Amino acid sequence: MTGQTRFNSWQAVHDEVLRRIREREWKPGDSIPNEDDLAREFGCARSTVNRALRALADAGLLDRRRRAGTRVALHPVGKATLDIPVIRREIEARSQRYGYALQSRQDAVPPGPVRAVLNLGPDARAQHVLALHLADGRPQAIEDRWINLATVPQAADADFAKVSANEWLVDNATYTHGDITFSAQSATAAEAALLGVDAGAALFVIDRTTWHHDDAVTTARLAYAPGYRIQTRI
Amino acid sequence: MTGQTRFNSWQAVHDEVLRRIREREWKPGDSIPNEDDLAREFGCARSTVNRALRALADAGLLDRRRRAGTRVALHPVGKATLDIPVIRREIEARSQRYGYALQSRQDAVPPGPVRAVLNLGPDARAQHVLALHLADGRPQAIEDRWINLATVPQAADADFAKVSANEWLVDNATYTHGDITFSAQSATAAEAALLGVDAGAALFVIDRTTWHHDDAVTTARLAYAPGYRIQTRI
DNA sequence: TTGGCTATTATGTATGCACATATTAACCTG
DNA sequence: CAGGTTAATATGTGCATACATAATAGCCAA
Repeated sequence: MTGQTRFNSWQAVHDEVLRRIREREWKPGDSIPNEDDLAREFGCARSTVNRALRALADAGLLDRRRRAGTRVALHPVGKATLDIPVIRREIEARSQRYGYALQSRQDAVPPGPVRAVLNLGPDARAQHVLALHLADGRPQAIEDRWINLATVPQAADADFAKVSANEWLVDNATYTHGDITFSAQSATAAEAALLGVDAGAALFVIDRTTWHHDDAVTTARLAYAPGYRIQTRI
Repeated sequence: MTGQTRFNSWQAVHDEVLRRIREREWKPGDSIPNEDDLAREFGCARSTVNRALRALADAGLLDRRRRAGTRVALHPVGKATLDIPVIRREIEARSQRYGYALQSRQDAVPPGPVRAVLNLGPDARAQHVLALHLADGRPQAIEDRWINLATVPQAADADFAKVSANEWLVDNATYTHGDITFSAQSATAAEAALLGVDAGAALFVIDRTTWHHDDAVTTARLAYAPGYRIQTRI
């Protein structure tokens, strides 16, 4: 009764294991057979099974531990991977005309929270850029950004009137890791005026900070006009 | 000049390639050496290089095509993977007391948009569940859900007063794929009353729909109380 | 020139083997 | 029986090899 169907690709094994999990043949918390046994059952090499199970573990459906074996995740954590595109490309992808308008740009002492995030001393200055991104001429997002000149000194000479700080940094500053927060916030009066909406409107806000090793590179707040949404499949 | 440092693990290769991308030794758009050459340079097997490059491609840093080779992604699409937890676990993870309050539950004809998403006929009925999730007694999120009884008939008998539809579905209905949207929306009067906030407050909203193959399972709207945010690292 | 065939090339994947490593179970030893 | 040592086990990874597959380049013929 064993060898009718052959699962000789890691995709096939992946799909079959996934099926067994979904059909509750293997229930959450259950230990599943080890790789050797599965390889024998599926008629393939252990490395093939390994790759399939690894993919499922990456997706959060399996918990694997050496010696302890593999078991079906107790709480199938839904993981969604979403793309954080450069705003211009996001707008152009919708076949809209991208526009960019620098509002202000100055060397200044950042407010406390920003100073803390950038790990700056109380009197240290940073480059502040406030700009508007437009889609077909309509305000799409406000970019409120602070750039750490200690980490990216060239930013002092960049021409943020032509290219957005967003894009300039992508091309001119590398980062090793970052941190993104998504939230909903009511538009302040200033933001409402810039975006051309009523004060208090619900804005989708993305806060992002990036570091190069231990040095903070930049921290930015992107406040999107009402109607903006991020979508993904799982 | 070749063999001083050895990169004999896929992690080491991964890190070295990543370094070269970040340090702009290999610039966006550049073609990088093929796997065989890299294997020779790094003093390891091609499969080791393959695994490293595959990981970087998954992360969006490399574009790979058969025969065409591997090149550094032109627009390093930032991909963020974020966890979509079950609300109860999310609250408990913050060491808060989880509470759940069913508001209403009925068999009804869903409104047009929901009907469209669930792919139901004009007179078809579905199970509607409205509930409140509480953290330390304070309203945390409103769950407004429609369940397709054609796909999940057992939902008609479930006791949504005790266990949230959210969790009941995790345990009782499987899905093959889904679709998630994040947005910011102003609280309606009804929502504001339920959450105990001012009408018009900015709410973080997650809309999720899941399917089992071609059959829609459920569609839900989770509106979070102000202050809620989703965070992740990149 | 056009259209299609073919060879080439780089990635994609399967396999069998070996060894590494984390973790647990079993076994001592005092 | 406590506590530590050792063996057993499942996953993790590396390697060499082979073949599969996609995409291109080059060629040839109508």
